[in-house]
Amino acid sequence: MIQIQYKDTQTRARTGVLSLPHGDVEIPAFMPVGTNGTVKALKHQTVDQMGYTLILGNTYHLYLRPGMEVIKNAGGLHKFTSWKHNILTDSGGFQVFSLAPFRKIREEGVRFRSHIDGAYHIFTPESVVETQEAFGSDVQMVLDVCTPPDISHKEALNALKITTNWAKRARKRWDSRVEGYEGRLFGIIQGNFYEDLRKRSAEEILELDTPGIAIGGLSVGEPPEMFKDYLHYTAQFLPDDKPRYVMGIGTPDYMLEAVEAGIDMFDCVYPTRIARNGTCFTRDGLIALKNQKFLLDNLPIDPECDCPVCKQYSRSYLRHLFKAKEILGPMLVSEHNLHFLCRFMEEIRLSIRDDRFKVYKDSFLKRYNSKGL
RNA sequence: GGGGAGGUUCCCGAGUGGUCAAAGGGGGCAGACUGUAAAUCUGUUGCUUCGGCUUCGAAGGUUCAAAUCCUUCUCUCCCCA
Repeated sequence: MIQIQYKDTQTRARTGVLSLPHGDVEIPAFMPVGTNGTVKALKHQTVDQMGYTLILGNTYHLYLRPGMEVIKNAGGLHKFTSWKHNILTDSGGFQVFSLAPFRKIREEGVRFRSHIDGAYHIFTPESVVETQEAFGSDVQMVLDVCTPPDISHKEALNALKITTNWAKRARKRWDSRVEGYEGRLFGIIQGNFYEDLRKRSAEEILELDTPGIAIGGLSVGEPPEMFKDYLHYTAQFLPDDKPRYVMGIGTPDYMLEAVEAGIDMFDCVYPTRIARNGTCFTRDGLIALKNQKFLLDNLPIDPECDCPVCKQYSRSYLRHLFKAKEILGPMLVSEHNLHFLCRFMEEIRLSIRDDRFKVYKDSFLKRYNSKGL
């Protein structure tokens, strides 16, 4: 399933190919998030042409709307959305966290209220595997309990125990998947911000021998240093022969840190969300197009970017689109941001191939954080 | 020509004697956003040497005190002729 071609000698960084039912994915890879069966503001064709071959979908959202009947009727999520490459579906575990006021976690599963109509629903580890199987997900995630920082050891332990138990049940249910369904199941390590719990969770999840492993519960509001510490601490337990995925990170600095820790995949709403709010990635850090200083700026978003947006449009015009609340603004900046990350990943893979990842990382960050603009 | 309504801070608009530099929108400016309840949310928005100063169409007046009351002027809108 995963082929590691090169390893950096100074760090744990590695590059290679992840083979999935809908094609190969070069790793390390960033995965754009397409919660509702669409990477917001972008045509599938655009995402495809940029070079993305693996995007996310969301069990929670798609289950509630349009609902399973619609997706099954279409012949699965790929056919329904017409996305021809791979789809990784999140389990709804993150919504258990982000929609906390609306849910109740029990041993059996999680009972929650729809954010759409307030109706009650129950997700169990088994039902979530079944749902993702019905989607035809190329990678499916186990239902987990993601927790915020600043909870007690006892609470974190409790969440961890449920997560492990749910992972076991998910694994068991996945083992009895229908013949012909090739989607991979990824376990998720939790343990909050306690080293003993992170270690324990890693051991318990690895024990289940799922085809891939994710680190969850990071980038949930903790300070950057804490993120870094627990990322590296947890990553050390991950085996070489499986794809490693850190959930929910999407800034260049966090991604570089993850690659250094030997992570192969990450996803995040951040690049597309900030794009819709008018903020762009550039070599010199983020720029907020709505700022007055871009009023008369005829440069492209990033003068060094070779994306179609940067070839054609000025900051001044893009600023105007955002000020006028024109839909084209979010569309163009979303395209740029994802293009930027795609090239960024290519450079990272190349640097690992050439065994100069550390140098690449340092020079990228030096400039990115320099506030050169 | 007759009758009526009204002119409020960048805009719309609340406010009918003190608690009003003046609600609420919009716009402007800035910030946030990390497994998407997010094309969203938050802050700020007269000047200031922080003591105050200048604002509510204009000018005058009443009052301890006026965006609010009175007089005149001016402008806008509506109805009738």
